[in-house]
Amino acid sequence: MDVEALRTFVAVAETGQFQIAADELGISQQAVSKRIATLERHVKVTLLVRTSRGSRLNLDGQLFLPHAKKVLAAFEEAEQAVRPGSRPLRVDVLNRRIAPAQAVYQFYRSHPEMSLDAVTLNNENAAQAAQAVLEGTVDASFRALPVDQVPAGISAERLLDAPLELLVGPGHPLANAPWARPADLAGHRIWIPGIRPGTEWAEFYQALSEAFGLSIDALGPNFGDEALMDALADSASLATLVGSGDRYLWPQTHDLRRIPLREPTPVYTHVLLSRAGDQHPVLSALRDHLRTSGPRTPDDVWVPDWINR
Amino acid sequence: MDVEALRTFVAVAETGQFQIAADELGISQQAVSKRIATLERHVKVTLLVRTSRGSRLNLDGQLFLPHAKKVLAAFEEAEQAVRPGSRPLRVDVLNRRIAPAQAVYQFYRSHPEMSLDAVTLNNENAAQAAQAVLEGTVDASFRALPVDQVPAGISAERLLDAPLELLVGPGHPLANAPWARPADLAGHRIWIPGIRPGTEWAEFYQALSEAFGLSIDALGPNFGDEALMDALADSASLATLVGSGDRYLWPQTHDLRRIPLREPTPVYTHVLLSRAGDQHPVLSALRDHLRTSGPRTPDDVWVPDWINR
DNA sequence: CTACTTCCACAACGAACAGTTGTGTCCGGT
DNA sequence: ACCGGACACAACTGTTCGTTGTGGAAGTAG
Repeated sequence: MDVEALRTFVAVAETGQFQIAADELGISQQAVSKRIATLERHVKVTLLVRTSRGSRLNLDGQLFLPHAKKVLAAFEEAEQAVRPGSRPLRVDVLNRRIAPAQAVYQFYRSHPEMSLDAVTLNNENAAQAAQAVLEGTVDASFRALPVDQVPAGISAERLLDAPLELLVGPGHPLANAPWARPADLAGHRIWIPGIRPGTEWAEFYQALSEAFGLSIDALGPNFGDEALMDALADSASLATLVGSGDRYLWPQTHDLRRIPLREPTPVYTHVLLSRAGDQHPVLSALRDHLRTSGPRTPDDVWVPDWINR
Repeated sequence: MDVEALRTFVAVAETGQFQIAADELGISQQAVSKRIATLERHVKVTLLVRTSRGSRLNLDGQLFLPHAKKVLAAFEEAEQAVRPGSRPLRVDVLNRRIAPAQAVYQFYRSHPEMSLDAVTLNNENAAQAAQAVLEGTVDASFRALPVDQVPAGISAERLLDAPLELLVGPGHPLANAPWARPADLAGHRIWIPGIRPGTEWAEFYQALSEAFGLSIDALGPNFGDEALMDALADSASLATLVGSGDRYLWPQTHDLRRIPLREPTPVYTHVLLSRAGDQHPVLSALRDHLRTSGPRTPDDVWVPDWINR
């Protein structure tokens, strides 16, 4: 039993003629006749009185009409409920402080009519995030992932590059440098707490340290951002790396300095994972936004080789 | 878009597996897969997460499920609304005093669970009544009509024979006769007011008067049953004809007598007209009732030749 | 009264669809 | 590594739904 049959019945009931209903529906008068006949056969009751001047509802047709309309309305609502864009886009931004969250927030500020939810899923790695995307827990997730290693059913695009900056306290030797080379950091202690092994972050810093001979303490307990800031402010040798788009509170609470890195600029690349075929309009708008108004990446960049730049 | 697709989706959502849903619906797993795929293509959104241990709803599926159920419920109600038997059977009994109304009333008393409405449509003739049946104004109508002159789309069955009786006042020559022959009535005045030309009643009395040489005043103004009863009670020559099943109030108000007619017994035959294919269960029950428990008709009867007995 | 128009139904035919069976792929458990 | 379960894909087939062409019934105009 097709809803088209009900739609046809309602059209005939309202127009009083098969031909006019057929024109409205864009089919032939004979097709309308067939549909009505099939519907009547299905409910085992005639619904219309055919005259030579058109058709009108008989008793059963009058009883049936409001129900038919109700079914159509319910059907309409059902379609509406899952129409791409009817619910907010759910984006996994990993962490509300870092570049992806900031980028999404900026997107939202410039497109306030776009409804979206920024969530933090705390997935261990890109594969888990991809799983979450496939399962529909979120519509999209920012991850560092080689675009050629995307699982089936996932579409991915590198949309956000975060150049790294050195974050140091006022007593650090590079505290007043306008910029620094990654190679300048050899010998310095760089502490990045809370990076768990098996994540892309760990792999990224592993590759970075190998590429420039850095000593990165990527592991160790994470006592929170505050503890890190305190340690940086008090130390003349400790430093950490942050994305240029990351947002922390240190300017207000600690006298910390961001030292841009150049020649080359290490860049953490975010790929936006989404379900292939996801039609959510906010998703495409977000992609467009990131593609055009994303932060400009310097020419001379370093990325891990597994990113397949 | 088929409601079967929604039914399939709900089945999968509730069972968690295509195969079990397929068994419930009596189709193959592959057919379920196709239906779901078509549904998802139609709403342009995936609804299920497929795993190797079954399928479960994703976010959109969870949003869609209650709407799908609502559509199915509305659809169910729509079918219910016109299911044969869901509304009372409407029977045109012509006039609440005469035999058809009495027969229907008797049927209703012995089957109180059968819901029916007895209505009086006041159609001029059998053709108009057939029209009303075809248009669904009523489900059935009692009429005197040759069964071979039934319009297309109408099914007809002779289900109620009303033997005629003479109704006279106490001063009438036949007032104390146990019965009378139609031929005995020749010369007597018989008055049947309110019969309009063009009706089957008029044709019937016309044929009756010709067959037995009666003088029937079938025409004339109808001042109501009371006026007729008064006239009969006061007159030694006036008589009228009534069906044996007709119900009047004269026993209480006038001293009138019913004189059965025999050799032969004039019989007014009622054919029950109904729409061919009308599935109303009360209609078939009524037919059965009339076929079996209808009043027994004497052997020696007279009917107009156009009844094609 | 006849001819014409209007409206719906029937018939024949082709395309599309939904079902079937058989097979493949992916994934998790042993 | 293998096996079994669960879903998807492919090929085929019968049904269905649409089309065009035509017919019949009933009203309408000349």
